Amino acid sequence: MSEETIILKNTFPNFSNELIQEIETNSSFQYFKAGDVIMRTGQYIKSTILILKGQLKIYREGEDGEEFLMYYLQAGQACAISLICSTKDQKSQITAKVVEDVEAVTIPLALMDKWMMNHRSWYEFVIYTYRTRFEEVLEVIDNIAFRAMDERLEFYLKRHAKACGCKEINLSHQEIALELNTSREVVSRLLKKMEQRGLVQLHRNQIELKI
Amino acid sequence: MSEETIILKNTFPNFSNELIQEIETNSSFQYFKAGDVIMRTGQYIKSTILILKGQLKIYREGEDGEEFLMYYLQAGQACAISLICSTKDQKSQITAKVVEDVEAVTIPLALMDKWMMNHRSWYEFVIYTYRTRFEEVLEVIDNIAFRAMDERLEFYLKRHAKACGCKEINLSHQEIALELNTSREVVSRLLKKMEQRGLVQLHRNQIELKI
DNA sequence: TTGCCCGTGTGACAAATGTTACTGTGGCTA
DNA sequence: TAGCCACAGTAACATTTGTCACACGGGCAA
Repeated sequence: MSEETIILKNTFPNFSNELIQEIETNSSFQYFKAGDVIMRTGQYIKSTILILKGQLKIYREGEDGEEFLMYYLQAGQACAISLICSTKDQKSQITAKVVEDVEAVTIPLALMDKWMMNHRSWYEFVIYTYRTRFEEVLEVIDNIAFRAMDERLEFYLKRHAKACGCKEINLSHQEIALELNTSREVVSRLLKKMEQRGLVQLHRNQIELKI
Repeated sequence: MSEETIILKNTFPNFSNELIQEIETNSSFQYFKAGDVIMRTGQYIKSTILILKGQLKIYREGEDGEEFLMYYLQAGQACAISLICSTKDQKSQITAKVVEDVEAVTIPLALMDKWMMNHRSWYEFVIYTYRTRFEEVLEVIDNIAFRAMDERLEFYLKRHAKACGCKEINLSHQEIALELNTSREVVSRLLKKMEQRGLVQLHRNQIELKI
């Protein structure tokens, strides 16, 4: 068994052996560096990506370059949007940017329809992915629709901590502001209030989550 | 050919004859009255619904009973959420309320997995539904994330007009406020401004869209 | 008709958020 | 070391949105 097979099997444990085989023969391993933009709003989707390592940020672009965070993608996950785009040319509705260096498998669109029919484990993966992403997006809607900026910031920090698996968040106030579509000053103000309430501890270029 | 078969065929022209047959033998026709809540947040999904006639409103409930509109469903459409919920018990993330009296076909969940595999036209319908709903939700996110209330109101009115196919919108300011998660006074204020700009004409219980 | 409820309009004010401007501080590099 | 730059803190103010209070008028029912 090749090393790549082992990585694939470990990262996607629910895939059947036949599916793993198919992936190996039909797709290519690719590497992306932090900061790379893998998919851009308006681009045609030509393939889908299975992530083996690293982290991607999926966001919605505003007209003036705002970056509204939707969710993060990590090892064992795939971009929901690109999984379902039928055969005809479909434009991407979102932008995907690499947060941590990414190792991934790229699968041509043409195969996906076939796999949906022939591989039960692929079908289940696609359905599961779509459902969970939809739910995540609904939660995002809740936040912007029903909550004020202080709560949204708290939610954002917790989500970020969860995604990276640690309590130290290495982001500048400016970067956070961009993703919440507000301004740096507002973020600073709210973070300061959170610090007074003991929820976080602020350092230069780092926010330590205390909850 | 029964009358029901004809309605089904007309409303879902892409369904194959075999699929129509299966739907007829396995599902039940149901009727809902305006105001009925068909599916509620937190309820377990036991079946999916194909709409033959009428209109449904899909919205997200806030903690204090706010109703944040996501999209409308009409004849020929189905609730995306309920289409993909695998076999295990899945709770609904949204609430569906009848706007105009609805005639629908109810399909047990158990069949849907089977149909996905056996009926190409069902598979395509599900994929299409999911994709378009996802896109619609993304557009909603754009609106609340990037736009101020005046633009959101304008967007809302246009969407509503499009959904009902006419330029007269029979909603009270209060109802609109609920769906945009703001207050009646704000809606009144903004509508008045829109009237001054000539975009609408205001009547009692009716807003006439001039664009 | 009278009284009442609902929908609407509007002014005044409160609160949240966005904007501008300026300050300070740590770290890097010429 | 001096100068520069990115990041952070904060005051003051503008704007948007939410809230409260009250007035007006149409239509319906007693």
